[in-house]
Amino acid sequence: MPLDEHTAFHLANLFSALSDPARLRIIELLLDCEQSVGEIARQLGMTESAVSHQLRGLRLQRIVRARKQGRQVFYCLDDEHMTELFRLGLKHMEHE
Amino acid sequence: MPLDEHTAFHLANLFSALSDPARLRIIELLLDCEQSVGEIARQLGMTESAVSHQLRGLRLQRIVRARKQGRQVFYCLDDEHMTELFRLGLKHMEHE
DNA sequence: GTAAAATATGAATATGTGTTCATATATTCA
DNA sequence: TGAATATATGAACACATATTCATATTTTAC
Repeated sequence: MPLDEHTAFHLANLFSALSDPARLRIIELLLDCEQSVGEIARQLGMTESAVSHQLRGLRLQRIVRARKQGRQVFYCLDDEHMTELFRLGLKHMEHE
Repeated sequence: MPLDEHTAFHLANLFSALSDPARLRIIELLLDCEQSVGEIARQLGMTESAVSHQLRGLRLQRIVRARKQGRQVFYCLDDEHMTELFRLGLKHMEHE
């Protein structure tokens, strides 16, 4: 039987989080360790606003988690599913 | 070092293929066996045109393969990466 | 050859998404 | 308090994408 619409919708959302190059690069930076918004922006050559907007989306989907320290906010991954999917996708990408 | 732009772009494309509910349901039908366009449309309650458009995209990304037989066209999955990602995503979805 | 069936395609439309720019909020430091 | 820094947010815009509708193409059956 086909996936019910509810499941298909949520599964699509899961993969959507990984369907943009900028988001993938942000997520990759967070694989190793937590990073501040400014650091992410600097490393990726994005504006801090663009990074912040993307992190907001990821936060709402509970893919990343924020920790505030002084005036900086450090983000880290908060979803092992996403991490696994990312690594699997990357593995496939590297093998060809 | 961050993902280079080329890799990030292609990885994003990989995940984009799985980022739409209709496409996910089509792909799920093709996990088991090949199906004709009409059969897919009937099972999912989509128009044949919508299904055909989606299959075209998946075909161009070499995610599905077409086999013509008479006036029907049967599609099957042609990308084990995609299959693996789909199954992993679905597994995660089922466990919560 | 003509009609019917299965699929494909193009244009149009509606909807979603990512970035930018301006501005707001929060925090530190003088 | 006031200025500077770090991040967040909202609106606007450009761009991508999914569906629908009309039409084209291919194949079978008569």
